[in-house]
Amino acid sequence: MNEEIAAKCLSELGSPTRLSVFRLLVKAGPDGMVVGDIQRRLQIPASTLSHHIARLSWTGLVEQRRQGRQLHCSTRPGIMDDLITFLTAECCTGFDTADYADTTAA
Amino acid sequence: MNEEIAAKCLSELGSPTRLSVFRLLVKAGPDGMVVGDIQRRLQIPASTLSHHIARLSWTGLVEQRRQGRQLHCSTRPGIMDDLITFLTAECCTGFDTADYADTTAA
DNA sequence: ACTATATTTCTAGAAATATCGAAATATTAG
DNA sequence: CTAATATTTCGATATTTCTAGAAATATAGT
Repeated sequence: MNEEIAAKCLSELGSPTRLSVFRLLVKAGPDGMVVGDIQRRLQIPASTLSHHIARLSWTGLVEQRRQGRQLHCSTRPGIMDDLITFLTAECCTGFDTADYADTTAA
Repeated sequence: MNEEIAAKCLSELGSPTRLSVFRLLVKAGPDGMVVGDIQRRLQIPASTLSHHIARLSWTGLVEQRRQGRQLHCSTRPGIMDDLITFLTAECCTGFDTADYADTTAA
């Protein structure tokens, strides 16, 4: 994980639709969900959903594996942990809130 | 922090330029940095940089306070912790990598 | 081969975003 | 008030992204 990849992941997860899909897959666990089930659950037109899942796939956030006519989608293991580790290490101050100037004061 | 706000934050941090700015401000700590210094450091045209800082401001990721002719920018305390807490709670499986089907096998 | 189901690819219009120069605004100094 | 500095706003263009219908592809069953 580096800044470039992190930005890519953040950008992909930054779409409300894709974040919903991703969260759904997280909840579904290792077995994941079939595209059709995601579609029925989120009520998104198939072509639109396919577009978003494809993007999540390119970025490596989601994996797909075919089982007969269906495509099972699941979150790629470890990717979120890597991202969070990066964010914690590189994008958190370590400073306490109290260290900051209080811009809300009159 | 909820899904909507999280998506907003992720989307904003998903721009390579804005992520660089944010990381620079994180490193700068509570005192933050002046816009001009960020500009000289990242070599971005002033108007472009201003646009990105404005977006980070709207989203609440960055705060600005004027001191004379200069505008000090700093990361908004706590926001990143909130985001990471959300991601950890809502977007991490808790499953171990080994629980997933190995799609890399032959 | 034919049919049904599952999903993707193609296509295109609309909306959002990025980029950056030029002009405008805010602030300080003299 | 004028000049200089710091930053934003405006305006215009280029690019990306979103959305979803229509057509294409893949698979399974008969």
